[in-house]
Amino acid sequence: MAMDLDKFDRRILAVIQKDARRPAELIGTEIGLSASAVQRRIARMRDEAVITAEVAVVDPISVGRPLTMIVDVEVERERPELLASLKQWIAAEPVIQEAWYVTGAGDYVLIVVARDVDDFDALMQRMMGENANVRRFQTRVALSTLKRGVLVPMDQPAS
Amino acid sequence: MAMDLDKFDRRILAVIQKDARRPAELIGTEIGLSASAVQRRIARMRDEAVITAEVAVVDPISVGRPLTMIVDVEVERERPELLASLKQWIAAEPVIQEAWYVTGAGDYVLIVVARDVDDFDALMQRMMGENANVRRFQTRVALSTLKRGVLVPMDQPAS
DNA sequence: TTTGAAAACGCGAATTC
DNA sequence: GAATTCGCGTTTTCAAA
Repeated sequence: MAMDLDKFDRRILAVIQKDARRPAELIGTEIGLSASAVQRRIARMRDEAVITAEVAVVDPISVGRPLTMIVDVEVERERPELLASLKQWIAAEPVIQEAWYVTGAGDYVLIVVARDVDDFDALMQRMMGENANVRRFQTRVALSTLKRGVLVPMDQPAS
Repeated sequence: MAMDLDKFDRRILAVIQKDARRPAELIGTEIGLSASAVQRRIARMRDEAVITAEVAVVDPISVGRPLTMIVDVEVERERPELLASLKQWIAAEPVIQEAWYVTGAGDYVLIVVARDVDDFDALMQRMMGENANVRRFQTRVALSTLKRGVLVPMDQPAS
């Protein structure tokens, strides 16, 4: 749910969602607050789940996953019980980085990071084999990644 | 480029890409290494840019951006100089979280987080207005987000 | 209620072995 | 790779606005 965050909160978020290790004192001088005030606000936003997590961003290429695929999956909407198990299958599959259920003809959009084409094909085979309601899928290969991340813009009205 | 990371490196990455604040000593006991060994490995992987960043993950809904859109953008490939400026436009637009150039008929895939439909429409208007090579786009609205993140699977062969 | 200052604490970085 | 020392960021406390 939408939280009411003031100008300071938003400026703190704008900073730490790019660099979570930035010392609170630095942030404080940047935005005109003391270090302790900054930390208290961060702690509060963690409690409120405005800050969901603090994570290390790993370069997929460095760990041998140079391929990113965007997969449009079309499912039969007739059998809702199969939809639930497909959701679980997606959730359990670590190679699938992101997944949305979108408007359209029963479509999922998946972001998949793969070692190579064979690796990817094997995943899709498994998906088809283990989920009877998947009618078809269409794959696009990311030729270049312009942007990747979870940055949320912070240009909200101040309060 | 692909780095050679051993079993320990990969297990460390698997942990900290879910929780970057986990103390090195905890990680050490989990994987059978001393705290300092864990810290040195993390420092090394930061240097090597295996770890790209450490960031706070912010809940889009909490900050008033409840809508996620997946946008397929079709561009004319005839004028490469316009492609470069479109790239810059995408990079500069904070509302666009992710962007890939993909196989197909000159297509970009964008992940956009918006305040509301009007907000989104205004962005697309701007995109069309400021980029002459954008031929058309197609939008799908994320009805539900099953998965969101930058987790890279770590099930690589040990060394 | 929230701030800023100062204290104690604990984690992580550097050094040494 | 492990152990110790050291520095710094965080946490806590407290007084003031």
